[in-house]
Amino acid sequence: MERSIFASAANVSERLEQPPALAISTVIFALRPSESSGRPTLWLPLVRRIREPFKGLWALPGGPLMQSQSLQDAAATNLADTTGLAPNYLEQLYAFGGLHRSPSQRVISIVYWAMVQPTEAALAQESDNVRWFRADGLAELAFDHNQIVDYALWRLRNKMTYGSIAYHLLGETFTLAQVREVYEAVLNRTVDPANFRRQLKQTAHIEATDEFLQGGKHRPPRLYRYTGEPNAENSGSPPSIS
Amino acid sequence: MERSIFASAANVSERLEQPPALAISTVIFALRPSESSGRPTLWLPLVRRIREPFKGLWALPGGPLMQSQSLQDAAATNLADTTGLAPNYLEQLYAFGGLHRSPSQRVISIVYWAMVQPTEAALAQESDNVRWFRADGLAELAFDHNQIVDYALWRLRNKMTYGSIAYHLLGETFTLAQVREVYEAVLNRTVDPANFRRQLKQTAHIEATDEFLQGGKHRPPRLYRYTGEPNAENSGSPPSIS
DNA sequence: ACAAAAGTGTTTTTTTTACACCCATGT
DNA sequence: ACATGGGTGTAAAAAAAACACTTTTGT
Repeated sequence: MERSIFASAANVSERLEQPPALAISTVIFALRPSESSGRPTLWLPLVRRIREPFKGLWALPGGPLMQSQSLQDAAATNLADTTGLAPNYLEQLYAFGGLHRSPSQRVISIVYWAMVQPTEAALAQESDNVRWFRADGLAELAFDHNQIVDYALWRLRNKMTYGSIAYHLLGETFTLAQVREVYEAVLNRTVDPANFRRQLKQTAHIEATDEFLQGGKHRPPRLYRYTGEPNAENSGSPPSIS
Repeated sequence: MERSIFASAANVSERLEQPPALAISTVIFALRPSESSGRPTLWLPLVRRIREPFKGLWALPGGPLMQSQSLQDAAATNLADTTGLAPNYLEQLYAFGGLHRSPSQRVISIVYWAMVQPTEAALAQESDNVRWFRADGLAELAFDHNQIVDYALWRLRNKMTYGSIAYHLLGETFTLAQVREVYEAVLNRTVDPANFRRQLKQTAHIEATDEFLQGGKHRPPRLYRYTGEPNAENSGSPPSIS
């Protein structure tokens, strides 16, 4: 099994029988104010393809897998190169291995998805070939990346409905209303503030600070802090995975 | 493919090494009567390693990835080779890519998990190098396959708690009590028959036949049939994934 | 003083759980 | 007829949703 795997696959007419290429890609989510309403919405960074196939189209940030990196490390590197940020949350999404995902060579992409905080650093990274887009209503992307983004969105929403991962899209401290806004932005529906507050207070890994957010128009809300592991998924995985 | 942003990272020392090997493995679950109690329990087939590393230890069935096969097809082939059965349910589990999973070469395993029906065919397939084991309390397996089985078990239990996938471990028709037994075996706790019945009746994709299971000691229970797609997960995935 | 969001309390509704009870069949 | 699992009914408990109301700040 784990050695000479490709020995038996020797009779197809393809050139040289090179094994499928392995790539790592990452769907990176961050919160940014909508241009129109100003309310926070989901955005993700894409990179422009500078060669064929799909030259000129936008695609998920990705790259080859280095021998010295674990899959997760590769995705984190990927993320840092694109956004300049360290991931606040990083999880494997899926291994996409359809036969004709790439028109030329067969490519198997192990895709991760991540959440990062909306720092100014994210803005600074924008260039002609790296740009942020709203997560919904994307134009046609390269390869099967539209499907991948859809799946990542589905997973994000799913985890958010029963799981406490919304904090990973926020900064160090945050108000409960901000958490609620994340839910409303991601799940695309309104949430009752009173009930939401109670639910959050029941969940673990969230701790009240003794500070309040100043500068608002009204009564200053208390700030809270997330105390769980930076990259821990409170609902969705076994102890440890390599 | 998407190596644009990685042009700079290409000068590491280990350059000319062969790329990581790609393997497909499958965790196959089936229901079999326990030796002791006779009640249905979870079993899975393992194959004995006939070469180093881990020669002699038991491992998950796995094999190379043919160029002409999609990942899912490769897993299905895998499954047929080991059990002689067609999968009743097949889903990608995870891509394991830790650096030192295999002592010799670096191997990235894309692992699927499956459910098959407890047919006699399964028994016939047993040989000296293929054997079924109880899913819990496995001995030490080759590579990181213990972890992988644990994760697959976790996923199976998770999907079963909110999702209707138990049918895939049963035959064409089944009684509601049999479905309940599956739940009890997998989740390892008792379930109230009355409430369980009601919950099932609410879910879709389950249809009453006009037949009854004869030959029992008591009142013959009605037989039901699963009407969903053979391989569809009613809770856990987007439309289609390649 | 007033508007508006922060935060608390209470009621209503829905879902889950527990369990009493009748039904049908083999022995 | 009786023991046993199949199947139905119903009430208690818990969780979720709806909504009235009080508090605190900026203007």
